[in-house]
Amino acid sequence: MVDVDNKKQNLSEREQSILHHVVYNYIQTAVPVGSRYISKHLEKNLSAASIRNVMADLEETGFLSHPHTSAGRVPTDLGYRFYIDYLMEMQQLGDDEKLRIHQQLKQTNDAEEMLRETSKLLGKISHQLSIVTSPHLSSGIFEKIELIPITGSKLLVVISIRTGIVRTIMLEVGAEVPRDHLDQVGRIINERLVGLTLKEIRDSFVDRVRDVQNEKTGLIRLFIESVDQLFTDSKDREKVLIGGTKNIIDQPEFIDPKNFRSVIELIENEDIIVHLLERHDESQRNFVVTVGTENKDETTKEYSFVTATYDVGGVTGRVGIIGPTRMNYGKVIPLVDYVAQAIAKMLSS
Amino acid sequence: MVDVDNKKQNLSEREQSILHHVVYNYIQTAVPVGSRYISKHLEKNLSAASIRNVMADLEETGFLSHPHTSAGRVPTDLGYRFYIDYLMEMQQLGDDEKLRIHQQLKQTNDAEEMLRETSKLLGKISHQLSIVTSPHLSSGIFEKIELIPITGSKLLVVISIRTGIVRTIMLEVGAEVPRDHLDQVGRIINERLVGLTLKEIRDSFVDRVRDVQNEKTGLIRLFIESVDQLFTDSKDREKVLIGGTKNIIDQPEFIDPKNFRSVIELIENEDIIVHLLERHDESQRNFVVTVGTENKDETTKEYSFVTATYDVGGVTGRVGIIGPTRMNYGKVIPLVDYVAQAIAKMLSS
DNA sequence: GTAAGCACTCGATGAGTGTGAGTGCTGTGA
DNA sequence: TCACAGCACTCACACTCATCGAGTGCTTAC
Repeated sequence: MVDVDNKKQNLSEREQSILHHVVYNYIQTAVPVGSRYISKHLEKNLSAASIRNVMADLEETGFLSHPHTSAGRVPTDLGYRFYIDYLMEMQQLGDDEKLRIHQQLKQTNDAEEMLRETSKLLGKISHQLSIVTSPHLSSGIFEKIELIPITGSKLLVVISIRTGIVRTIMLEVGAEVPRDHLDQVGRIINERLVGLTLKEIRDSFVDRVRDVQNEKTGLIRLFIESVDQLFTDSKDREKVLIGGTKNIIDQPEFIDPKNFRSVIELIENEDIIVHLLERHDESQRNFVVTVGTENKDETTKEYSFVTATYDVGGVTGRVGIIGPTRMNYGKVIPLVDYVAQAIAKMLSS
Repeated sequence: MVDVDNKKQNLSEREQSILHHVVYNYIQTAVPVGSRYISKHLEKNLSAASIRNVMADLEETGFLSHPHTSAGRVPTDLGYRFYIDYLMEMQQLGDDEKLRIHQQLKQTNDAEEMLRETSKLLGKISHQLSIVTSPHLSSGIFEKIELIPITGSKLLVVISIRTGIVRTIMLEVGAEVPRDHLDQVGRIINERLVGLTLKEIRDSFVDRVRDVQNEKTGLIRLFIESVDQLFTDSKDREKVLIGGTKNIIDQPEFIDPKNFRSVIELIENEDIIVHLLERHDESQRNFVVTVGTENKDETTKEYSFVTATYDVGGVTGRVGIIGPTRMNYGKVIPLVDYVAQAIAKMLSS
């Protein structure tokens, strides 16, 4: 990996300008851009030949490449990276788009439904695949547990989190447990855990209830055994909602059916995406852009990710976009950022 | 629509035999089958020319067609229908496949997760798109309601249904409601509704609680207003799980990218499928096969559906398969049927 | 360092052609 | 009346070949 920061000084004004033109034009047209075109339309005081020289330099440094001898130049991942960090201008989000987003958010009051629809809209506006994860509960603050007996030997556990999010889990109890006993255990748990995050609870639950072990029904023991299920974002709870497939297939890269397969792979295999988002989560910044091979995953090496965090009183989730590396970063980044903020505002009200 | 039953007598032995060969071979190979091929390999005592005559007759009656003058014959929807009803032999399900299904079903104990994984497996085995709906609650028998206050003005309503299925809905209450009042209202509702189906409740709730209207907090009024939300399969609850996209795109019909789009359309637009499944639900039979244009929907006119009902103590859902009309019906039908039964058994235990 | 000219490369396009599978039709013989 | 052999005809498909044009790389001149 070349150190991009170092490169900033190494590139002359002219080189930067030409790199800018190549990336910008390629993003717009998906066609490799040639020296003659730049000379004619964008950099009129330079001849095509001079531009070719510059391009050759840029290729040597690793910012550009070309698919075959007589084709125009195409940005490399590194080229995109430089473009994003130093050359690109962020595009203002249109008022109509802001309006559409707010209208969509207001429309439903079920949280998951809202996220799903927002994801669809995000895909539609950006013409890319969109991803939205449901809130990451482990940093949420425990408020209250409620135990409800269901037919036979089932027990419904309701866990409230401070922001108003509620999580329900069904547990299998060995035998029927009397109501007053349930209440008693519930009270104990509530007293001891209130104010902690789910993550803290998960890590210290056993210690905190050690002294109540010798009760009759083994209910506490059941809780200890199920602690992961109760206080972790289980696979089926922390959902990744993927939308906008029909938008992305209009992109010119998908005339080639083999690229098609890779997209299908992506939407069927949520695990890949979950994995990548985890990586993003470790970052400190609010939004993250990953270009092509910057994420090590082989299946996504031709795709870029733009994701942002939404934060609802400490409980966070992610929204983002996946698309070909040739992506309109200047437009997509503000869009994702805006949607993340809008979701946060919506969920916290 | 031609009356197929009538046709059964009208087709000679020879015509039936040749129709059988054409359909069977086309299903296997996806290549239009010609007279010469049949004469050489399948009907050795007939010359190609004679077979052509029979084929011409079958084409006139509407069972076959051919894409262009000098191509082999291809079944029409009507041809498939005749094949399914009279000619086809059901294939026994392999032991290894049965085993895979059971292992998959046992693996998870969360109901939705189980359905989702089963759907994936169904897609993998059949090489088609698979669909599974979550149980249709309106015919489920109400057992118990439970009201749980959440932070601020939210109320979690838990409705238990006799088979052990539980449904939770979050309601927005105007102001905080005291616990004893909640209990009281809960008790009233339980007494009056137990044993009824959700559908009955939805239709008669207002009448059944009319006399309790004059209570303080207006809680009953809230319930009356929310009755649809509470006792109907709301859009976000009755989920259609679609899986197996990456299996179906291996089918030869998807070399053409325009067919590609139609599949994407299908998986993004659950509504289309929900709509079609509703139609299927009205049928009395346990499994239903719809070929191509037999369902009137324009977007699915090149697809067939095979669906079966699973029944868990009166609460039902559907499993099924969607694929090109050229589908191995003899294998798929027993498969879908088997999976439906396996799911029912699993959920009721 | 910049520009101009020229040869070269390579993909895309399109016309032309041959091939093979398959049909439709007709005439003949049982 | 039915079976079938033969022949002409039709397409789709794959292949070749020539052409075109965009674009580069290199060399030379200013």
